[in-house]
Amino acid sequence: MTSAAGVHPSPVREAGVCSGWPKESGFIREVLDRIGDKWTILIIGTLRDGPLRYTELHSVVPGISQRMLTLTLQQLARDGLVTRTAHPEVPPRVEYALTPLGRSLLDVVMALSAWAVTHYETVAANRRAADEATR
Amino acid sequence: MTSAAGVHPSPVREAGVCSGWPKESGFIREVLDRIGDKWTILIIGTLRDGPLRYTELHSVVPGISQRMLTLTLQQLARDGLVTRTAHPEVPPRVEYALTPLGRSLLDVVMALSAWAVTHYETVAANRRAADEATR
DNA sequence: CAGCATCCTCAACGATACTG
DNA sequence: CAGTATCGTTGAGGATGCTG
Repeated sequence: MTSAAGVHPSPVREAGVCSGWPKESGFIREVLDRIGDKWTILIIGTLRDGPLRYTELHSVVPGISQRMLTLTLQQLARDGLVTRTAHPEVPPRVEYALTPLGRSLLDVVMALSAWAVTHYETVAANRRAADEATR
Repeated sequence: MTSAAGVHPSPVREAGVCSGWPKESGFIREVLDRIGDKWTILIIGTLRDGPLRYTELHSVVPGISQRMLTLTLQQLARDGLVTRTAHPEVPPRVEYALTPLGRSLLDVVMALSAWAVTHYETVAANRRAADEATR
């Protein structure tokens, strides 16, 4: 045989419809690039109970550097997910709060969080078993 | 004055309870490290309609390299989110499918996807406005 | 207090070539 | 077909020091 030696037909629907992500995939990648970083969702989650000041965020979010806190907050403000309110006082006081848009994302984050809490142990066990089998 | 010059009390609840993420944050970071990468959720989403072969995934997921496809699938299999089934034929045929656990994560991913589709335009507009104001 | 500027590291990812 | 092996790059993120 020359071409098409032993190509299995594959049980999956052929019509090229597999890309059920026509252009959505672009959006999801875009959103995930924002919230998939190391700190974004942690900050969003931390702001759920109300506005917080820069230093409060810094001390509540475990292990974040000033640089990353600043950068992440700027991104979030840029995208309209949080507001930055600087009070003209001395010493300066700046508060960050979720916008309604940010709050809507919080809902999704909470769902993710719930999944994490629910299935963490299972995933860890799966991994242990897999690593055990490989050893 | 020497110390505690002008410390505002802050309107937020003091009791250190702000960390409403006691240990959950660890789980979330863990999960996000897995699904927050460039390809994981795309692959999970692509598998939602049923099992797919390596090459099918490679051609359907836009722009993924062989290396990344292999690595991501291995991670997912390790964590029990997908199964890898090698059929002893020639030429070889390997199919990947979501496990029930993977499917439960898919639900969360779909919620994220929905948020992305719904709010993408708003976010983009916010960003344009912010960039405009900075210029 | 709330940042900005700078330097540096490491690992995620892409490209390419080879194999059972 | 379904990978593995190796190399090179890029940028996210940490550490530190300085400022309004």
